[in-house]
Amino acid sequence: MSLKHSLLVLLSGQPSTGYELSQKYKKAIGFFWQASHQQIYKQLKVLTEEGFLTFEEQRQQGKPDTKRYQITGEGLDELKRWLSSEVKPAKTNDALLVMLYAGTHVDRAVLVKEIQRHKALHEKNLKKLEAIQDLYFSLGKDQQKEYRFPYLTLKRGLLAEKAWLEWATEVIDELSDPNHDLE
Amino acid sequence: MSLKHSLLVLLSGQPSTGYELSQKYKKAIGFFWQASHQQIYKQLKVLTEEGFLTFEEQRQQGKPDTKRYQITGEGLDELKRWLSSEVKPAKTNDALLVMLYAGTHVDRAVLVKEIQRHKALHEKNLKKLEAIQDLYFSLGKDQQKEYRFPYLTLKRGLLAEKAWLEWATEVIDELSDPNHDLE
DNA sequence: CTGGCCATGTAATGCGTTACATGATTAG
DNA sequence: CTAATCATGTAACGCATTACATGGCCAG
Repeated sequence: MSLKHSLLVLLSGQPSTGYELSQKYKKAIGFFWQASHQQIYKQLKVLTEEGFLTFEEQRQQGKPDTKRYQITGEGLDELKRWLSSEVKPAKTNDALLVMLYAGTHVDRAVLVKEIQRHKALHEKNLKKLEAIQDLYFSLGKDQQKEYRFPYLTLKRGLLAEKAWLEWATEVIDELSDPNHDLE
Repeated sequence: MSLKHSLLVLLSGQPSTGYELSQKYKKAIGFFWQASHQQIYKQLKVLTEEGFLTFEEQRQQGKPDTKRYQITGEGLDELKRWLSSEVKPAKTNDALLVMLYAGTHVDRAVLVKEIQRHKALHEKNLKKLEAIQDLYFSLGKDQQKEYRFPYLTLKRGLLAEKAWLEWATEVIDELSDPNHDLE
């Protein structure tokens, strides 16, 4: 598993609190790694027990105390070890495609509506990614170089969403065509 | 979750044994839903207890007894109910992209090698899907109509793999270019 | 005054992976 | 003789989701 390693990656950049990390999962790397705040807080505890992280407690007014975690030397070693290991290809479990596969059992209008709902979500997602890309393009050359690797992953997200949308558009067209069954 | 529903979908086509189902996950729908044989055998038991499946036992020589499962009326109802529900978009957890994101911490050659390893896997996968597509194209019109929905999902697999490979090719090129850091 | 975001967690349950167990048949 | 495929499972563990718990701040 790599929740562990994605946390180490994020913390290798800068010390962060659980909340800040969970924001990064939502915004920066959410399109290729997702984790809930419950998972994150628990895993931070585990990683600390394993010696890969340490934290400082900070009191805040009106808010619960917070722990700012940072990676240890051991943590960095573990991260580097993992970065040279072989990882498994991402596994996909896509309920929408299961539905479509069984399309003969459903009313076509219902099916098309559900695909359209997903299409709207993917469009929203694509816009978010494009906004990040615009931000990247607006950086100076040096900064672009600094964010080169994140940018390569962003590109993946952009291409993946575009490919998804092209497919969905085709499918919706085909399933919406009233003449389709008639010949 | 939809392991449950993907099983109902597969069994709505024809009664099958656990092994046959696990083959279908590998071959027919594996590119959008994956399940191990351990999960399948366990879930078949659960679905039977819930009244969605029944089975007949069959003795075999030299092999363990086998159960051929079929969907019940209740199972079909449950399937149809699910097919009209809203499902969640597929979640992706892609360890390779986590690695790439942290690319500054790794030796570039190691990183490129790992991406190439994945590329080979995706190429193999694409070939499999293309073989299924060829099979589909070789069918008569009526049969093509019968497999229309599975074909739409197959198209998704093909487009997704092609998009992945284009991306990977670009990334490998860029990371392999020895002049890249020099300017 | 309501809903959303800030902010941190625990507990129960459900799902998925790895390891283990068994044993026959077939292809190289 | 060896590895792969056929064929069916159990058990332990690890990972993910859902529900619950708490409470302040801010915008409409």
